[in-house]
Amino acid sequence: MASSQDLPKNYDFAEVEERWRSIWRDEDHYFDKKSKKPQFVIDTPPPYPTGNFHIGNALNWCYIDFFARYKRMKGFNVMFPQGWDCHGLPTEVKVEEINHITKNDVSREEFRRLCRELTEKNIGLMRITLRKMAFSTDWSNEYVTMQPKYYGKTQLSFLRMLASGYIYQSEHPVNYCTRCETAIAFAEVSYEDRETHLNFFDFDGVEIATTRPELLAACVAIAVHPDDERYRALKGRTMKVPLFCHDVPVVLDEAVDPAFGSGAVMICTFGDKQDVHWWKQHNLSLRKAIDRQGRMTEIAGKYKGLNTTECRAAILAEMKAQDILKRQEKLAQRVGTCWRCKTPIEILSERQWFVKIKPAEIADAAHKIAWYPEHMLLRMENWVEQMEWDWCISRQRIFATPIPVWFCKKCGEIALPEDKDLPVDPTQVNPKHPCKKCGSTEFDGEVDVLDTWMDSSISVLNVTGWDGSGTPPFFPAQIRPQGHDIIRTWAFYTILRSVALTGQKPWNEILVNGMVLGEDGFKMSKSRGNIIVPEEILVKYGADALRQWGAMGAATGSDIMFNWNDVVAASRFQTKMWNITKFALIQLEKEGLETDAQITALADRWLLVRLSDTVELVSDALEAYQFDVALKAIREFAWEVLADNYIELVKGRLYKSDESRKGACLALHTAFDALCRLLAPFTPYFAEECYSHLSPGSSVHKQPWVAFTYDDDAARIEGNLLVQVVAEVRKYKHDTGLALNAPLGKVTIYAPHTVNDEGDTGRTLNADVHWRTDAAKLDRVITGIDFNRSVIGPTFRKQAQAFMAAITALSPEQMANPPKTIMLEGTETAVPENAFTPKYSYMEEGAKVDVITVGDVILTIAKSA
RNA sequence: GGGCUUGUGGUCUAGUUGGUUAUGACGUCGCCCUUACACGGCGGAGGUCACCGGUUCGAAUCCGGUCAGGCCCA
Repeated sequence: MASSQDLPKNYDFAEVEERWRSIWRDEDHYFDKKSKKPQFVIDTPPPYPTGNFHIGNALNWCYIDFFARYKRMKGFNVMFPQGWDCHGLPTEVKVEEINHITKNDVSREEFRRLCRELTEKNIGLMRITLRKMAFSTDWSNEYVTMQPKYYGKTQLSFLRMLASGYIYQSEHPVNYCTRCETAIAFAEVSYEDRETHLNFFDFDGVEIATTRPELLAACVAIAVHPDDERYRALKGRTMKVPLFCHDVPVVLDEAVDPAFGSGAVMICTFGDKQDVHWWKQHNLSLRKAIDRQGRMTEIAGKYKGLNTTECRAAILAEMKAQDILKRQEKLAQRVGTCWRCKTPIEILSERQWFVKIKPAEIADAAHKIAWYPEHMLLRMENWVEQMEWDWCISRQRIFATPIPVWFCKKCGEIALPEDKDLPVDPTQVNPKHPCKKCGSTEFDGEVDVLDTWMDSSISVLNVTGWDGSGTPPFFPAQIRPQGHDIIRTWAFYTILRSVALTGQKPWNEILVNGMVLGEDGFKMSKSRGNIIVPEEILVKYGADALRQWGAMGAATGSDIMFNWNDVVAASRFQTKMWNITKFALIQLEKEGLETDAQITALADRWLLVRLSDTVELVSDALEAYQFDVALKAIREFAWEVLADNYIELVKGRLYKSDESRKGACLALHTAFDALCRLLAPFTPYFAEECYSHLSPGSSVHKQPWVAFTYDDDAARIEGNLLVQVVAEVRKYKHDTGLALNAPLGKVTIYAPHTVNDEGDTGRTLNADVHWRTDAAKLDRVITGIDFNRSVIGPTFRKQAQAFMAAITALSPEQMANPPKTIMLEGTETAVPENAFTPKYSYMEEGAKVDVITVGDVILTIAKSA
């Protein structure tokens, strides 16, 4: 044990955290592939390397680290890997911004190099924050999706799913961002309210209302409701499109809302998702009026080359000139936009690669996973149920995993690489064999790349050791921690891919964390100015305080409002605990600890039984991922039980030097040692610092989880009573204007059992305390009744009120000695035991003593003259 | 418009199967610098548990509705 002289007066988190960071070794957190211990593999979310680890990430990682550390102490072989989900548009956009270029200004290779460099730099910055937060990351299992080692696996998974028919290519309408020039999935479309105009114009004699006149060239039909009398005559007709003069059929469809606009709608390829429905259902032709850059095509005639906004204005002007534009109405509209750049999306029909979505298969696997909290499963179910299109996985971008496919220049046949040739960039190298169909050796490499979710949806396969064949050695993982915002993406795609590639669910459990809202209760955003970054908290209060906030902020799974108060409270708890540490060490080093000392004093037994209760509660809470419950119980034990009550009780005994001191020392040591371990998952720096003074040279993080149990019901009951007695006397002193340490005279405690308090009570109260088991010789006067509703309710049901009224009406003598039966609404009814207790006021020989009752314990206080 | 979720003292928050006085933190008021701690201790004030109705002997808790917030989606 270190000398208590070494302990600084104040806990300096900055110094302590930095010191332990330099001492701890990464290897202690490595997953051991040969271990015989039960495995606990975590499918950690790979964050997007923006360079800033935001507070939402911090919360999620706190949760992960709590159970990672807990599981290690419980004897599990834990893998807490760290991945980086590198590919995607944001980095491309950032690179264009920083270098003042567009992706077309440099070669694909050069552009990728710039993206890789920026990403590496950002990863470096984020690693620093992860380390400061003391996350027990397994750096030996770090993965970076942009590195060949990883994206080779992404490509391998592509080939496997292509072979099994999950992946196919097809021309199909897809959501397309014309600014980013790429297809995107539904999961990447966000919606915004905008105001637009509904334009009413004459369409070959019929009034049509449209918000998108620029798509007139892409009109392929007119649709009306089959029951709409106004348009009965149109059935079976062909109509001529104004300005463009091509003929289109009239179709009848129940989905047309007769009340909207004129009740007749033009179907274009494609104005929105509904158009796609109609186009499929009525087998209409395809007219592509908008190209990948968002400009009008050949079929728009003289409008070719205009962007959609210009084209809209031009067509409306032309309509006016021809006098077919009748009127315009304002209309509130929801526009689908690209989630990254907010450009309204177009629906374009393009040759793309798709992954088949089999809802039943995904739902089945989702049901085999334990969801925390449970209701998050519903979100998955809802999303699965309403999937309409397959998942479009091809993107027309650069910084992403290349699609490992070539097309024969001569016959168009597809050529694929062999497993051993992966990873491959088909735009850089040719296939090793000539075309299987025609023997040609000339190929075009696929220029499209994969959706980033194709990378991240195999994170769990990667960490569990997938090599393309069968079930990976450590699959399924034990847990997936993630936010509820990406249930429809990351969780959904991961389940899909795991089922497709292994036939199994990816994890046993999924722990869904809430979002972190700003102090104003709104989602953090730059425009609101309510962003709090982890670094700010780390500098002001340290990692342990931030981690405590993560545990205590809210119940796991619910959204959590950031609150400086909680961080401050966390920091204060550390101060308190630091003082407990100092006190404990000062006491423990005075005389050597006797590990076989007898625990006989009530306070000591009480401390140990309360510790035992706390360990059980904390362990159960951690098993259920209820971090708030767990940490709250630890704090309560340290602060209330140990500091405010136990230490106050035994201080006097500890200052002495006799046999009774030894038991207190042992109890104190046991509790303090356990507290360090209980705190280890939550506040790793702080717990390590405290423990290092108790057991120099050994790390708390290498200790097993507390296994302490102490079975002593009597100690719990009598000890709680003792604490109550002390509290009541303190209150009495307070109420009668005495200082708490003022001498009190003689206090007699009439308790039902003999209590061995080793004089603790007397020293604590500064009074001459006598414990007695005989009955107090007091005159008592009944002043009221306390009813026990949990007895009366079930017994009397509807007569409960009547029963209580009857008891209240009894004479004081009858209340003190209640009759066996009582008349209740004309019926003689038995009086149950424990139905009520009289409230007494005690007198002894006039008014010489004050009397306090605590349960069935009676205290008389005779103040010293 | 739909799904999910929340509404508890000034602020944030706990409350598991309905059961005596509704948890804790911050703030606030009073007393106390007692050899670990004033970043502390002790005590107090402050709540018709959003609103309305129902089930029940009994509802913060269960059911229905209303209002308000949040998240995700159409």
